[in-house]
Amino acid sequence: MNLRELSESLGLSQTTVSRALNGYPEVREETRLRIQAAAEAAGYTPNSRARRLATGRSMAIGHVMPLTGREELVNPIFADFIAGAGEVYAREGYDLLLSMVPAEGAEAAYRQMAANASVDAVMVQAPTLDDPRIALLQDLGLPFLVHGRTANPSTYSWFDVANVRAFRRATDLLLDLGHRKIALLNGQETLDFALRRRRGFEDAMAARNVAVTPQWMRAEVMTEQYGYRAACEMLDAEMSPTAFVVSSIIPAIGVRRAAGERGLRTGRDISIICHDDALSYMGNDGLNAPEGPAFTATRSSIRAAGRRCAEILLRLIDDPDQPPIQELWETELTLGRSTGPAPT
Amino acid sequence: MNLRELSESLGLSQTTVSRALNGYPEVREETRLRIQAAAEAAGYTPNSRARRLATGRSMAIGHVMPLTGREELVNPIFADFIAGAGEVYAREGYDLLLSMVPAEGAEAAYRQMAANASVDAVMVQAPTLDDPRIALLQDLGLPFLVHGRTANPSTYSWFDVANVRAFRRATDLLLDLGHRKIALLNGQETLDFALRRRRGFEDAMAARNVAVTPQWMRAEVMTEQYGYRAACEMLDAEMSPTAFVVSSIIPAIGVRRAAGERGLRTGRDISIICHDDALSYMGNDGLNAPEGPAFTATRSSIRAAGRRCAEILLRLIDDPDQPPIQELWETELTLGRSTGPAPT
DNA sequence: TGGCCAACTCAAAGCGCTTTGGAGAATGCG
DNA sequence: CGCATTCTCCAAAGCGCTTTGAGTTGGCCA
Repeated sequence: MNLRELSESLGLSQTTVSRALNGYPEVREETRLRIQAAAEAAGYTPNSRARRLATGRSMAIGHVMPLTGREELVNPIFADFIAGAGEVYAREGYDLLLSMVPAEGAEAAYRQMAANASVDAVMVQAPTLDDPRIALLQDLGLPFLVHGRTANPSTYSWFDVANVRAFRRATDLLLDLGHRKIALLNGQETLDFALRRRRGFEDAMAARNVAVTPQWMRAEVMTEQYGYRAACEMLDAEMSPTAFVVSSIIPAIGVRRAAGERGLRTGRDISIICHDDALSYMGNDGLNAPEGPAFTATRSSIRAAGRRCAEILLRLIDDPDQPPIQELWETELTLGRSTGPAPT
Repeated sequence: MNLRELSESLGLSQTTVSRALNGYPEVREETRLRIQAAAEAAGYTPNSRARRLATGRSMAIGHVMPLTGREELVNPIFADFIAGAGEVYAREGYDLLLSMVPAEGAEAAYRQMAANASVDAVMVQAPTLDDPRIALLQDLGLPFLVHGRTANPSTYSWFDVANVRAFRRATDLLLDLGHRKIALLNGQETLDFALRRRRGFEDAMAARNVAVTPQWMRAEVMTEQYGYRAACEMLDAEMSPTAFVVSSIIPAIGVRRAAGERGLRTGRDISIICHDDALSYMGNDGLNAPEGPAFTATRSSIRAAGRRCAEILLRLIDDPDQPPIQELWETELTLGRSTGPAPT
């Protein structure tokens, strides 16, 4: 059943039927109801392909999911982010077009999305300090929202969490607990968020006149193995840290594994504090858990971020020439069982 | 730049230009080269919306990512699966349309995809024993591939891993190590794969005349917290298991956490064997890890599965009336550090 | 020379919808 | 009553591509 057939069956023009179904005011209410009823009865759904061509809108948002590292790892954090965004898209009638490409291929992916106009806007994730994608998208004239920021974030719309403050507070907590030998297991420091987190860490240490120890600072792709290996090396060295600030719950699990193998109790012999994206399957929220969260963490739900980013992006589509929308969320410091006073 | 402009600039008809660019034989090679050069020079890309309307194909595959449980959890396993599938789609020029809906909404999502023809085929994941989506899709005439199987898998195309054998072997390994008090932390047993895994576990136990202990068998959404809580309860009980068979690496991490808190060394005081989907950020593959994988596991890369599923699905699109394609992969049993002889 | 086939190329008809620019009918106003 | 509005509704022109069916060449053979 298409529009022509439906309108013929009603003895009306396609124009009227189309307008009735799309809520335009030029059609009498009574007629509209009759048309809607007929459409429903006939199981009519407008062909989205035809509609897209006619309107020039894709009703789709492009997400380019970066595959990081040489092994092209798939970060589970993006799954939650996308789930959040997807909720909003679904609600607003948008499709989510997902393109997974290694970091080098991202530019080509965006170019193609712009060239064949398969999406109305794109979401940019995990920007580097001076991310070339931003200039590219501005150039292409494709609306976009950056989840995160770059060094110079004034010219475009972005959404971010307060990474510096989050990591400063996390480090402060450890310092308050008496820790002085603190390691930082950061994410890749080509990414802007990692640099901000490092700054938060360093600021906190400097404010207390605690020197940072270079061999206790790492910056790699945030896998479980990375946390494990880094912790193993540090814990096996002559001088070892008593606390770890970790960029994600995943490497934090690796740190706990390393500690456990050495007979060190997390939260007593060793403290771990991590950033927690509130990944749903990790359930570090402490909900339904009388014992509380496993990890003390700076928490910010990546899924909620996805929802918010989607909302902002859709606003950007409606009026692409408005001034940039920029939003910063604070994180929440949640106490879990992975931190305790520095061992004496 | 559109086709009309391009063809006018060349002094050729749209037909010829279109055919030249799409590789039809009716155009002289010399002409084709001239056209291609001009298209490239002009930066011409066919408008995908127009093309989709004209061809009646969407060049897109729908994935409906189920949000499980009351909390609508996002399973990170799907991220890897989708990444694998996405690789293939990108290579073949297909888009990946992702729709995230709670389990109850899946049917509506598929219906809509079929109704407005926004995709050429869909991927069905995590089927239940008698999944209604299959009849629905057959009814709608939308090509689909099931990742997993149902109770009666003869009428449709599917791809699955040998879950029964995997879990039988896993359990056998523990039995060989002398364990008799073995717990099963399964996934939700509404899902077909979980039932198969349970069967594998029970078969192995029965073959050795070891009785299963009902209170050591759980079936829930595979979160870290689930593994933790279940293990806590079992380990704190009067009689406690010495080994755990776990449906995924994520709850296995929870089991390890529970054990660690109790001062039990994983791989010595307690054994854990889990199914490992080779999630990239978990890195349980033991690659680049001289100490080997953390967990002994039945391994099958979910990403490779995604790739294979995509390949099969695309074949199905090309010829929807062919007999069902069905493929079963074996898992690989990898020894890690989480298993050891039963404590005496 | 005429006829036929291959090799090219083209005009035009869709694909199914939205949207512009009216047209006719009903209503309001002086 | 006549004219201007306001409601309703319509015909037709796109959107930019693919594809059908129909030429138009030029070469080759009888």
